[in-house]
Amino acid sequence: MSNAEHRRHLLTPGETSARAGVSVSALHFYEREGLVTSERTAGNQRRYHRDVLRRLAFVRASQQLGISLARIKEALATLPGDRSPTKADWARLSRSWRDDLDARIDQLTRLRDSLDGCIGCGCLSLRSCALYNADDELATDGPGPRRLLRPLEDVPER
Amino acid sequence: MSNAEHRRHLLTPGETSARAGVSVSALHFYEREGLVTSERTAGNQRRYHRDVLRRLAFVRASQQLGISLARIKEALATLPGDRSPTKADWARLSRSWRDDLDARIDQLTRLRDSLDGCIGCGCLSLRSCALYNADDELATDGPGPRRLLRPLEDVPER
DNA sequence: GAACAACCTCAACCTCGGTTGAGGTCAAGG
DNA sequence: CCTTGACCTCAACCGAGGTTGAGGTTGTTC
Repeated sequence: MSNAEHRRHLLTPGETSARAGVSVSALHFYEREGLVTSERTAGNQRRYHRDVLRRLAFVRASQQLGISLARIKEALATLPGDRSPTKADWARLSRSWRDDLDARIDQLTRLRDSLDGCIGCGCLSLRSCALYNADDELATDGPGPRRLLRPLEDVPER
Repeated sequence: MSNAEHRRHLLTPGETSARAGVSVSALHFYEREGLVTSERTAGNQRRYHRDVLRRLAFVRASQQLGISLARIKEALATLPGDRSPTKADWARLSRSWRDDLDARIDQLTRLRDSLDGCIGCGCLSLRSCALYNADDELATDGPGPRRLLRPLEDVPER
């Protein structure tokens, strides 16, 4: 019982990795972090339910969107524990990222517009520069600035 | 010679920190990383030229845009070494981030649109899902959809 | 029944953008 | 002169999202 024809309902780590496009070390990591679970063989090797492929797909897709694993984990935790999630379940989760994405696009767009304003003047350090003073609720996750800047007191003149 | 009235042309670390809105430890860090320079007093204490305030402002503003320190450093390296940068110099640097920003907005927008497409079907793991297949390089079998988007700045693949 | 790939655990390491702390020195006001 | 706060260096640490490697086991194939 070893080739694709006889495949059981459980997947080995190698198969899971190949099919989900996630490294085996990442599978271990995700399991430690509680994003996926596995069963074990008598010999202590992992075996994954097919459902993990969907979960991993969701993780990957969410990461593309710049969502942190912590938030992805929270989202996954809202899936039913007593049955396999349906399409509707996954659609609900996906929908929940929408606001996130809108906010980030909006933020980036505003930043770009600020930059356009700044290019003309070469300011970047003046108190009146919107870009320089941008500290308004920047998103905290996703690619981009990690930490917000404090408002400034004093700013170089000249 | 110690109060603001008599301030010389060089700034102490504390002054620089307060005026630029950057912690002293960050100043040290930036110096180690080659983003700013300083002179030293006879007693080995740092003294900063006023120009560093502009540089620090540029660093801060660029970080707001989500640019890495490595790239900021490259940009700063294009400033003239023989004179203080002019407004035009700073405007040139700012302008150089524009493409970056456009690309990121564009990418995020495409992701959002993919997500919208996915919400209807709840797929996320189907081979035909654009979002899922974004950055797909395993694409083992079948004519996989071309990658929709690249990971942000060279994200190392597993 | 042996070979060998795939698997296991655990710990250490990586990048990025810094912060924190220990232990010691400098500079300015009184 | 003496105190005090600002400063110095160096090393360790943070957290996110994993990877790498050592040393040992399992499971499938010939």
